[in-house]
Amino acid sequence: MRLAIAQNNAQNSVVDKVVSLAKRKGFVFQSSEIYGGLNGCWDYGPLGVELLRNIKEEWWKAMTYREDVEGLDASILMHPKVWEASGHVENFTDPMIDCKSCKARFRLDTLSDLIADKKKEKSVDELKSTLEDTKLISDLDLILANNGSKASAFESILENKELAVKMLAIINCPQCGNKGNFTEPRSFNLMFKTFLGPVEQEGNVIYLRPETAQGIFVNFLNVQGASRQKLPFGIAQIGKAFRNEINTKNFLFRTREFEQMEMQYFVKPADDKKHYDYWKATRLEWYKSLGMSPDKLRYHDHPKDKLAHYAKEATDVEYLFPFGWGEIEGIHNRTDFDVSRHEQFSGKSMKYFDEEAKEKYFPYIIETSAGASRSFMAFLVDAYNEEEVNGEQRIVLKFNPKLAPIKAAIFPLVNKDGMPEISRKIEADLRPFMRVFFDDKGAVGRRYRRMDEVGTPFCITVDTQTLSDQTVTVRERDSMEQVRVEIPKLLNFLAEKLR
RNA sequence: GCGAGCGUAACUCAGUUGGUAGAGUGUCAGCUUCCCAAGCUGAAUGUCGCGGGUUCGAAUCCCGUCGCUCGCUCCA
Repeated sequence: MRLAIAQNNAQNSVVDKVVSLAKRKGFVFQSSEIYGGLNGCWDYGPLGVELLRNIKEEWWKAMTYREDVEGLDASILMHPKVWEASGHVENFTDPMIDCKSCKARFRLDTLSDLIADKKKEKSVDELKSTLEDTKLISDLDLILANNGSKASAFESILENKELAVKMLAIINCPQCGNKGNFTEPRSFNLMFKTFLGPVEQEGNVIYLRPETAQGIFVNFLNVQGASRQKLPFGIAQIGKAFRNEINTKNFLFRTREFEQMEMQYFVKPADDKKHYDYWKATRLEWYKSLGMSPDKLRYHDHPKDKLAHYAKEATDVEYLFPFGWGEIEGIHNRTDFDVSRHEQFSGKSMKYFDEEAKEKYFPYIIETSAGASRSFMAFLVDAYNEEEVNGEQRIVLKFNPKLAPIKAAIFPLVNKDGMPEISRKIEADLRPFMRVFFDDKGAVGRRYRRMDEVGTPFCITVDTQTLSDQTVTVRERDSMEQVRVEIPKLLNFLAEKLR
């Protein structure tokens, strides 16, 4: 037990260290920090935004540098019917209550089913005797008049918000039996609501998208027609999505605003298994190819009986964070659920016409849905290393060079003999091609360590020898070894390493 | 949402029974430095999360609130 706690603390301290490093060096700041912060919202600083962009860029290239995948950038705001068709409106509007005694959670509309009719009658009588507000009394009378029995009125009472609160104060918890110890009913719809246009009224309600996928589904035939693609083909999109989570957790892992990198692959229904297996393997490989530790990556296949309503088969790519395994990407066989629902709700055909078979049908969809924010955190945590060099601690972020926010730093070994001028010239020559950083402050060893801390893979140093033979040292971050490179060949040398 | 813990400078933290805030690191300026941070000199930076209360006086006590962490719950 004590060991477990100690281990837990040690693991958590890694996250703590990464969080403070992230802030100190400008990767991630807390949103609205000067106002006390905003729950579960984070800002990407100068280095963070580079890392995030590099991750997204690598993903985008992995997807759209293929002949069978097209890109898309759909609007965040969509027609409200989209979310009815997707099932989000239906599945996320239930008021929920918690029993404060036994912590059980109930959907308010199902609470009635859990209580015996006799108890309902008793509760309704008791409710009636406690009411003082004349409006509530008339509400209750109306409900009773419209129902055959007190027991059948019970459900209608729960649908009246004010009566429901009064009722909850006197009924017993179906699980533990304690009386009236419930939280107030709370709606747990995960979608952020807002209004289209200046008038805030019911008919103008729209939602911030809770997933980017629907923008792809509704555009499926637009993209297919415009790009002349045939099945199988995919549509890739990167964008923000919003979920009003009950609670946020673990730094960037569970936030209310996050970025997804989604590719929906449209296939012939009979081929779904083949493509599912292909993308499952391909996506895990992507993380490895960018240097993420293979032993910290795994699949988590969803059990058949726990699949979401739209899915036939599903797996998560999980990363072993310091706080445990966590999903960084989901690969789902969504079947034809989404397109068929959109056909049903829109009244427009969403079927694909297969020229060879001369028939129209709904394609099946294999979804690869990666979290850009979560991947960011995984790449950051995975890169974090503490080493001992000459008896001193060295903190180094071992990013794959493709992901590193700064690709190279340029140092004059000392600030004299023209070394700063040569260094500035090298900096100017490299800057059009990559993000570089010039530093002439303090001992060169200190400058190396500063670059280690932000994961810069190469440090170029101008020294005395440079003055006579036009070569510089290039120091590699992980090995700390140096090679001499002729200044005119620097760009090619680096380009080769960054490829 | 519930429970527990925490919130003092950019970071890590100290602040003794309530008497208007300190250290180390970092940052900045200068010196020194011919290759792996903590040599020298100097400097800047704090609504003590926020609001209210108790008090002559609150970083310190009380209440509320916001935020972070952990556990439970949730995560179609």
